[in-house]
Amino acid sequence: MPATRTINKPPLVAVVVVILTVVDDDLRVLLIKRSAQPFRDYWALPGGLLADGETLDRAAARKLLDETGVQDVYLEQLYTFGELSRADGKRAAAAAKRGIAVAYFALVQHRQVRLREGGEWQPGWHDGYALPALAFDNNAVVDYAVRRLRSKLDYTNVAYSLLPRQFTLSELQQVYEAILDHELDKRNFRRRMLSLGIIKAAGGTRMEGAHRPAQLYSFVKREPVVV
Amino acid sequence: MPATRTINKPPLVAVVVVILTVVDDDLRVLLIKRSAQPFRDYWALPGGLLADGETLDRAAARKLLDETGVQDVYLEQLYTFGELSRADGKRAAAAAKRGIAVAYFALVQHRQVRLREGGEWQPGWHDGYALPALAFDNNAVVDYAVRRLRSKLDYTNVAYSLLPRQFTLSELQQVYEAILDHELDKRNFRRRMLSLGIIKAAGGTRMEGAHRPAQLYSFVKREPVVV
DNA sequence: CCAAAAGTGTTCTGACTACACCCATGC
DNA sequence: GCATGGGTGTAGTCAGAACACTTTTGG
Repeated sequence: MPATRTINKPPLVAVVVVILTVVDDDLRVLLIKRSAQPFRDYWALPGGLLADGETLDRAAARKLLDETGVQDVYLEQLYTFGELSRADGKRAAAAAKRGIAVAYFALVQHRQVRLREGGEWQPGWHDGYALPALAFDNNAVVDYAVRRLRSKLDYTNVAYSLLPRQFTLSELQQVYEAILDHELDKRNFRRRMLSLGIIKAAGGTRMEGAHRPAQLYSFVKREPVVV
Repeated sequence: MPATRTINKPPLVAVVVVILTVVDDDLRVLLIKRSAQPFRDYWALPGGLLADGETLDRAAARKLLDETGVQDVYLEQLYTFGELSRADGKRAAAAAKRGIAVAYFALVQHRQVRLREGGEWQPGWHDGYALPALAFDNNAVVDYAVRRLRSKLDYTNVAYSLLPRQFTLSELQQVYEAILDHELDKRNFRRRMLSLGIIKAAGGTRMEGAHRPAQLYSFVKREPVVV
């Protein structure tokens, strides 16, 4: 008797994607400006309804591709939020559509992204540590994504998706510092990255402006590692 | 332009709950026998559709209560699975209903549970390490739950939900050993539990059969700790 | 007096932290 | 020759792992 309850309207199912990148020393989030109610004119995470016959993962990948032109990057399901409508008391009533939102997070190289152009409101990168009030409960979703990213940084290779195939240790360290939002010791950082087997020295070196040549490294694996 | 796609049938949304307990030295999972297609006569996780206006968390708590009579225990969202139909090639076609399943896991004290009675097929506890082939992708869901539980055991108080308010260290250790599926050193275990501040000595002692009196302990907090 | 579980300390190792100087290069 | 970033080693601390014997009690 697996409880066949009175049948009722299925809720809408949306995916939303927290698309993160690191530019210079900053963690950034991709947001779009809403043109429809509810939360019209609020910044929001990119997202949309599941298309027919589409899996959740594919829907998330599609949204990511739509917004950035990027695919084959780190993309992980985060959490499923129960109601699209929450936060922002005034608008909550208008927003009382029934639905659930499956949140994902993605990590992209800033330089590979081509944002959609034209249209009244451009999507844009926002400082992950100084977001405005977003639509729905999107602030909570971003917080959640950042927390998850931080904890995975420690023991996985997630960062592969934020850097080109070869990179210097300083570049990698900058990425870590931007995400963790604090400084790291150069020597300890190198030791750890190498001894955990996350990265390895790649062939060459590269000149970094007016300095001496820097050893290049690469990730041992450039796919999501299951944890 | 948040992509208003061609509108399509919303998928069904179900919650499923991995209800875990520890009996003696064994980790057990609560399963029910399906009486309907697809996967008729297969064992499956308890679950059902979201009722009108219900949040996901409430739906999960309701399923838990229906099956066990238990509430106010550890209950956490696990993962959202994209398709109800998967695994079991032969039946997959018949099972091609479109839907997503939001999985939760719950930890209950075996002694507090009152299983539903009557009805053709009783729900029952199954050895978590020797499950039959379950309906849908439920085997994967259980695996996922056990992995998550194991990792949380290390640094949270999740186990509070598996023991009465007061317990001996041996009892706690048995619970840990059942879940982790390996033995632990008594001295190291005590030291860690106490130094992490997960448990504290409670007032009294208790006689454990034909032995000397054992110190009683309690959890410092008996609510889910956010991580 | 024996069986059963409770209780207790020390040593070793590996990981993480903190910390300061020299080197190669471009300008 | 100097500014810039690249590269390197050591000492201290802490947490986890391994490990064996004594005590209390009931039967």
